[in-house]
Amino acid sequence: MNIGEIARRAGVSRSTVSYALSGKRPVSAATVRRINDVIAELGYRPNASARALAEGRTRTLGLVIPPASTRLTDVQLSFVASVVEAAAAHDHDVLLSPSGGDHDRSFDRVVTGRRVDGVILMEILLHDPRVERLTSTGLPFVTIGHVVDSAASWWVDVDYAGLISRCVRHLADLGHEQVVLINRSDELVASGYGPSMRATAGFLETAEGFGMTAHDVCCADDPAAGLACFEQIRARWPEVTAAVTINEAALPGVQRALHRAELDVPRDFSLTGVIADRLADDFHPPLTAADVPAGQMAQLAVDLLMEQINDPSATPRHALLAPPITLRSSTGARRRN
Amino acid sequence: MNIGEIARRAGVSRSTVSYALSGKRPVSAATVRRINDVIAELGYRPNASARALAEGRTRTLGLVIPPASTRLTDVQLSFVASVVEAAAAHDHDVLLSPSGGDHDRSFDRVVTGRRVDGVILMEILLHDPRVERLTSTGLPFVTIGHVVDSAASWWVDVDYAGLISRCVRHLADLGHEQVVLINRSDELVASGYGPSMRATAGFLETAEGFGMTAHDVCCADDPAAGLACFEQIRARWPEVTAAVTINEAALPGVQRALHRAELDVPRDFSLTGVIADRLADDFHPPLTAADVPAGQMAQLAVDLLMEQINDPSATPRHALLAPPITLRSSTGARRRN
DNA sequence: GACGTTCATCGAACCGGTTCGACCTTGGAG
DNA sequence: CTCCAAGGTCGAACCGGTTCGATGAACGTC
Repeated sequence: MNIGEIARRAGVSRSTVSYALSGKRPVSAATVRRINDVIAELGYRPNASARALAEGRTRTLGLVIPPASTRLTDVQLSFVASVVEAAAAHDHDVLLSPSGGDHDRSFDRVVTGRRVDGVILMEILLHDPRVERLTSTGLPFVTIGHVVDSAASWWVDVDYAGLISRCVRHLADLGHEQVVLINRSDELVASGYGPSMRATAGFLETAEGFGMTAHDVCCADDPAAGLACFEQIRARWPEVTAAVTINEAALPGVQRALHRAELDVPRDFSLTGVIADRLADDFHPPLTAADVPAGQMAQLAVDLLMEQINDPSATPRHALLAPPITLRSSTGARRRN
Repeated sequence: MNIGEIARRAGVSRSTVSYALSGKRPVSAATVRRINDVIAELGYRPNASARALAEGRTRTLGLVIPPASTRLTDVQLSFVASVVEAAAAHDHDVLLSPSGGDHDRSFDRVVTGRRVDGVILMEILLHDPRVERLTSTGLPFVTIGHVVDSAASWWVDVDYAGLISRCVRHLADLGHEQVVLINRSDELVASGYGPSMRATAGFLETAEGFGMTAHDVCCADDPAAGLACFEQIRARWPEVTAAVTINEAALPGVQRALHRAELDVPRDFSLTGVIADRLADDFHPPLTAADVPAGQMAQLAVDLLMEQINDPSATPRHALLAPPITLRSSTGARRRN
């Protein structure tokens, strides 16, 4: 069941079938109908590999995800799903490639084997070797998060610095004087993970601007670490009355630590940060926080990538998202004792 | 930079380059070295589309995931990541296709366009139209979960009936007389979702066998629903002293409901079920539960699929996993008042 | 009635690999 | 010395599409 067979049964040449399907040259209505009848009868679909070879494009996008060992967070998951859907809207499929550790065989295969027309790179580091690899191959790509030299590349990111800064300002307005930033894991921070770097910068700078005492700590991406981390914070800096975080996975542990310490939120302690709406709503009480709009980022990333694929000489564009901070119930005025 | 260019620079024919690379025919050591030098110098990688066309196989597996609208659960996510890694071990890539409704463009493209050599189907219904579609195309596939007529197909599943049955028996041994099953969402159950069906069957059957009073309820896959659901259970059946669940996403809500009702676990109430280890450990107190071994299932599914791809006439095989129930701290003897 | 257009279609080349059959060397056995 | 097998290489066909240039028929124009 290939195009030749369809042509034979419809009594036309292979090229006519091709033109009837693509509409790139006029074909008489009668012929089109005859061809369509045959196709419907045989349930024919063109072979994707052959088409890709002939056209020089695969209609497939690559999505580079962190390796399975690094447990994917909830937000990352919904990001993957959204990328797939956004790609489907452009009639493209998504090929997954885990990378980060040394699973770079897969990355190689996907990137250099011309298996995809473009790549979306998640979990970018400030200096990322994969970015250089991609740049040198000339394959269009968009990063989630941006590298230091960001002007010349395509990316989508959340303005962590700005958002965290606004969180701190919010806490300052409420009278808090000692605050802490609960960052992501040690390793991530050590490797120069962009969001962590920028969150820290925005945090320290703004806190200093308001004359606050600011501490920042790393915390692994799981509830147990969140609990331990929060108890350590209480022990080391008992005067801290508010926390800002970008570590969503640690939240359940923080919740438990607050409960265990019999701290009422927001009466005794305020908590805010950059947290996906869904998780912020699930907290008790719901968190005042800026959303991580994974769906919107995925959509944007795919749109940018398609733009780049369709016009490789286009000048790089990017998007820095700064979703509003939604006021919920987890921040309140500092109680003076 | 194609095979012809390599051949020209190495002073041999295209076929010799091909044989040197694949090793399917002997090539002299000197020639191989000359070819490899040229390849290394030019950074050549064979074009995947051309190879797929010629070989008739794409070295790509399709993974059909639930659409983004249905939020993917934590377990599903780690399953996806594990599938990608298992496939990478076989030198295969993974193409994602969201699907749920049955006139799915993406599913069509992947399945009928010969874009993949085989398919893994997640979130299977007891009667699933996609299974029929796949069967009729003759494309190898493995389902996660099994359809009613399961003998003739390839699948991997968790023995929900058996595991839930063992949970109930455990509760019976501890003296509980009124138990409830917290199932997944209404819609899923209504559509004939296999795990839900089998969990219910195992639950009711075993409870009856021990002369227990058994109730079962549906609960949407999110914390808020878990909270509402549990409070409703307490209101309707105040005598219930233990719950069994397969709904991992609802657990945080159940946790909050227990706390709000000032029920101590396991003194006042026992909780168990089929819950991924990671989530069971995060509960407070840690849950006595059977693991959902997503990684192992992914590995098995990929292995079975590869087996089927390499020998299409092989007789269908399947695996019904029954991980042990890990005793933690959430189940205890019923207190007699 | 000769002529230039437009429309519909065809044949052939091409994309970049794999694979088959054929050919030419060598070298060892008889 | 002849013959045959094995080793190494080549050219051509093929996988299933797309695309370009050419061809022929129908049509309106002068």
